[in-house]
Amino acid sequence: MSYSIGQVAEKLSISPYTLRYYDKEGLLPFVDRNDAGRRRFKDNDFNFLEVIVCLKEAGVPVKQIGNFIDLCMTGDTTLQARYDFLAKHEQKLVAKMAQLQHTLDFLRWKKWYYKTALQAGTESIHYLPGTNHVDPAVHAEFERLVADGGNPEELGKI
Amino acid sequence: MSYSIGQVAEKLSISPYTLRYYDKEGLLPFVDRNDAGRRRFKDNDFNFLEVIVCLKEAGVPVKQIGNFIDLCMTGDTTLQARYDFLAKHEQKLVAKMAQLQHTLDFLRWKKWYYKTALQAGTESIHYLPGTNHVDPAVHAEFERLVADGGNPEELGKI
DNA sequence: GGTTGACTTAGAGTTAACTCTAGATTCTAT
DNA sequence: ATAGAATCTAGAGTTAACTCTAAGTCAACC
Repeated sequence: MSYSIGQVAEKLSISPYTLRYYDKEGLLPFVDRNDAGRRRFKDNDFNFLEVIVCLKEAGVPVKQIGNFIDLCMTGDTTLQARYDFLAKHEQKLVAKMAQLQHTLDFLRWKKWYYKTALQAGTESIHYLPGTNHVDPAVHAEFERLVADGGNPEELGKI
Repeated sequence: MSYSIGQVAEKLSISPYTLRYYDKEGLLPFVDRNDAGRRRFKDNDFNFLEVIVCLKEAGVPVKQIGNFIDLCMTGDTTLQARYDFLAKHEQKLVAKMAQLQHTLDFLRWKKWYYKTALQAGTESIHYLPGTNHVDPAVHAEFERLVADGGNPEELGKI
């Protein structure tokens, strides 16, 4: 069974332009061509494509993905290097997810800030008296609610 | 207390160039200037800067962050719009984190794939007999190990 | 046999988000 | 008082990752 570039693009939900660009950048050395020079993807090629898509999602730059594919094409002498590459990007991804969790926590506190302002009809309930500046105690109040078992996601819900 | 662009850049670990670029894009309308035209950041400005950094981390494009700041400068009539904006990006972030968890799961399965190949000294232990194509049963085997209580993170560790 | 649509390449164009340069001004420290 | 560092603006340059165009080839259908 083989697939045209259009069929693969459809399956992966990316454009044929992008697939050709990846090929140009050396990400698809494993793809065969027919007599007319057209790309013919094999079933096994999806194992590579899956990895490429995964690394893209993980935020790995195209050039580095190309390095990994090079290792794959070289054979068993690069097994350790391939393992190390994946382990490195696993760790980067874990760190990124932890960072995003902090970002999410912050978004939820700001949601609560606007929820309470909305309920009061004005943001000024959060200001220090006689100023336009936010009272630091407001954040402390939110933190107290969370510490008392409040769910940050629920606290901000309207 | 007020701060120069260099001091703010230092605190936020971003370059003064980037801060000026954000200003040019309308993200910093709240920043005062001294008589010589130099930016003077106030303590309260860090409340805005925190939000800008947070939205950046969440992957919100600079232009959209500018829209949000515009809402902030307009006053209490935009409280609902600001809440909705944050709620929308909270949901996007939750979706992205779920996606990244799948990406992480995939990376860990591939790590296990290379760990077992390394232990065997060759990737060919994963191939269908007489081919260079990966046996689909290999992934199924990994899934079985996970279903039997294996920790995907541990299974791939060397 | 002719038309339509998918494919090919090389190379140009686009977009976002910086990042830097040049030339002028201003602040800080001796 | 002056040297050196930091700041200002306008605008040019950079980078990554596409995205498209042009001109041509190939395959399928009526």
